[in-house]
Amino acid sequence: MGDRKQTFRDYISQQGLKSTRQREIILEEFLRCHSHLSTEDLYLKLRKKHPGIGYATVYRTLKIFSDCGIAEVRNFGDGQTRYEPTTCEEHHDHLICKDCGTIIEFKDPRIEQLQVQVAKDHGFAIVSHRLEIFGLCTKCQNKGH
Amino acid sequence: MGDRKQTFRDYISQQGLKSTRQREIILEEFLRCHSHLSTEDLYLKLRKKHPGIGYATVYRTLKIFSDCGIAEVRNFGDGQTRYEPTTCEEHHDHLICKDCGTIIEFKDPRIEQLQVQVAKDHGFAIVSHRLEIFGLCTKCQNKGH
DNA sequence: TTAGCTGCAAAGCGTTTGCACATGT
DNA sequence: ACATGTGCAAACGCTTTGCAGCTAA
Repeated sequence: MGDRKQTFRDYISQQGLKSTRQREIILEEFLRCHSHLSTEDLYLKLRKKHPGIGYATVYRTLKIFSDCGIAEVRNFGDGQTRYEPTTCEEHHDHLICKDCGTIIEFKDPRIEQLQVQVAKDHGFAIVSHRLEIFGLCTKCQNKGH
Repeated sequence: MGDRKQTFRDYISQQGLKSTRQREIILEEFLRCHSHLSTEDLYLKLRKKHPGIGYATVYRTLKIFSDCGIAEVRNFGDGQTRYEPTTCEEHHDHLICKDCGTIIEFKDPRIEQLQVQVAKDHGFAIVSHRLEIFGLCTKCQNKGH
């Protein structure tokens, strides 16, 4: 946690960028929310306490978060980019309900392991991967139709 | 192949839609290219032989392909939607080279199986899934740096 | 002082939609 | 004849960019 803040600050100074009030505010709020925020989600949250903050600044700052490795980019096919703070924990994947949009995280080391093997079989050096399973959650199955 | 054309035609008539010259042309061209076409890719190919065809028609027709199950929607994070004809074969996933963009398809029934299990564990009724592994292909690894 | 940052508004880009005309049923 | 499809251009939603003024270094 404090770790990621440090990572960001180190990156900022290494790159000759500047530490600004806005960047600190956005960093703080971004790390507070551990779920899959769209840029708009974050912007709206920020506006409540800091009405002056601009949309463009949020976009630009999230880009930096992703560049310095404290945020991961997600895209669930709804046309909005989402960001998620990187965890020190293992990689996880997502189960997404097609009806209500609920997102559940899961981990499965067996799947991870098989992916590494598939990449190796094709001569690929694996950089990252993403697995998304779309379906209906228990609630939406029972909603009937 | 003739199968998917039939699927499309059946769907068209079932839904009270119309069989038009444009839809047949787009269907033909779409099925001819078995790779991951963006709407623009397809549009440009079509324009060569059929200059009169409109961008909107291509979008609308691909939507129908996806609705009737002869096309699958892909999104590799470059901001363009891609479509791929569904195969009668088993589901496959993708290995994508971050450097040159090469896309390799692979299948792994063990991974499929584990996904089904994960969904079940969380009470999800699985509808679809996608797995993308990003990395560097053999060539790009050797380009060195 | 000077590079870099901010907020705004405008532009960009892929995609969708409204409309008048055309076409399949 | 009438519902549906087409092509065009305009609208759309998300994201990026140009710019004049501002701020950290």
